[in-house]
Amino acid sequence: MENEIIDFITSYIPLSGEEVSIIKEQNLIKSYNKGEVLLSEGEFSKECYFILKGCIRSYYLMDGEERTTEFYTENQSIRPVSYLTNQPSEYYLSCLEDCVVAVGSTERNKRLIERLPKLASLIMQMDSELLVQHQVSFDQFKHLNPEMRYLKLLETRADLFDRVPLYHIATYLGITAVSLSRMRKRISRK
Amino acid sequence: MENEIIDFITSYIPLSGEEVSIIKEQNLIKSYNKGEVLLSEGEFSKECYFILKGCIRSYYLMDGEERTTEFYTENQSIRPVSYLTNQPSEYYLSCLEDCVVAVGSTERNKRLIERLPKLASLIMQMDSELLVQHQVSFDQFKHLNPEMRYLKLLETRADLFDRVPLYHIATYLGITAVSLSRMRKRISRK
DNA sequence: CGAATAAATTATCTTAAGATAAGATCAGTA
DNA sequence: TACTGATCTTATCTTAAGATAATTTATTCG
Repeated sequence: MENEIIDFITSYIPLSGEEVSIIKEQNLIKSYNKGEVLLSEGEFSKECYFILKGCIRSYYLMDGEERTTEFYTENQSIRPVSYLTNQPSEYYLSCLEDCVVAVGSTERNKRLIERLPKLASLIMQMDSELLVQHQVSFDQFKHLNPEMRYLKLLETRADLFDRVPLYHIATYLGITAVSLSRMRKRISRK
Repeated sequence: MENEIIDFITSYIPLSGEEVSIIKEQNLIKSYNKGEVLLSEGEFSKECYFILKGCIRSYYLMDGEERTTEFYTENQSIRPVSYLTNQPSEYYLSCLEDCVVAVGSTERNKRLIERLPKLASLIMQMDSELLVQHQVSFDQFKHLNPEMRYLKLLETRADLFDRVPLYHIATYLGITAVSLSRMRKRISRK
């Protein structure tokens, strides 16, 4: 499993054999069960994640209703806002499936970067990429109606529809589960 | 005008007198007239901006309609996606008012960072902050209906309503100008 | 000032989403 | 297998947004 992380890192920056072993000896891989909550509202997140296997969902609790903001799957990284800001988290992270995850803690990452300064540039690149992705998906979301958002999601992340309940996808699209069901019927009639 | 930039930078990282003068001698301040377009769809952006005075709007052109994605005002920085990715821009940047702007070019920034390496950490911090801001505002947008978005914008950026036409604010909120007008009437009746 | 243009509102009609409640279907398991 | 809870669908009603066109109000500029 460590190999996936190494592959991911070397897709950004080259690593020597020694550097690879420094990273491998960190032992940062954890498993979580379906349903486990990695972060709750109000908590301070001290960890970031890289998903090797499984699916993690982020969501807010609004008037008792869960509002999904993201589905993270294989090879995606999660950098909780709370982790970046040292403020209490506004949202939850929980596992929709059994997961295998590479976990970085604030302190361990700091120590690791001291030993391998080039990792800092990896983080910069990842942040910059995340920034771009967010901006693009926000802009898209804002200017597509729910039906177009649904069709786009079908195109870009078809896998989600096989592994995630529709009512979570509905709130992710910004609509209710009832409305999504109705929309799917409408689309299928065409 | 240079002082605003120095103030902004020193709010992140301390600068010696010498460092301040290095930055000041860069002569990176430009003025633009209302209506000037700083970036067009299809162009490669080689510049990022820090607004000292005025208001710049970013927007997509969809089926001939402008869809505003952001209003940038005093003390905000603009890092175009195209600038970050070296891909052609998907959107436009244009001045809604006469503007005074600190402009950073790819090459000049590189040279500047070579002379003042600590600026790299400033950029990292700014990217990280931007990332957080985007994520928060995306999450909010997704789970508020148009009326709540409007009320929230009134709270958080009341100044925009004095300097920006409502029909731009409408597309920024993800609705039509007609719909915004109707909504305002509805709200005022309450 | 007054004409031209830009910006905002109003009206009408259509369409789709929200809320709520009630069923139907599926999946895990005692 | 039959029960249970989870998931998805259907129906009804209400509300608000989209499209379009017409009109009013503001702003700009010769």
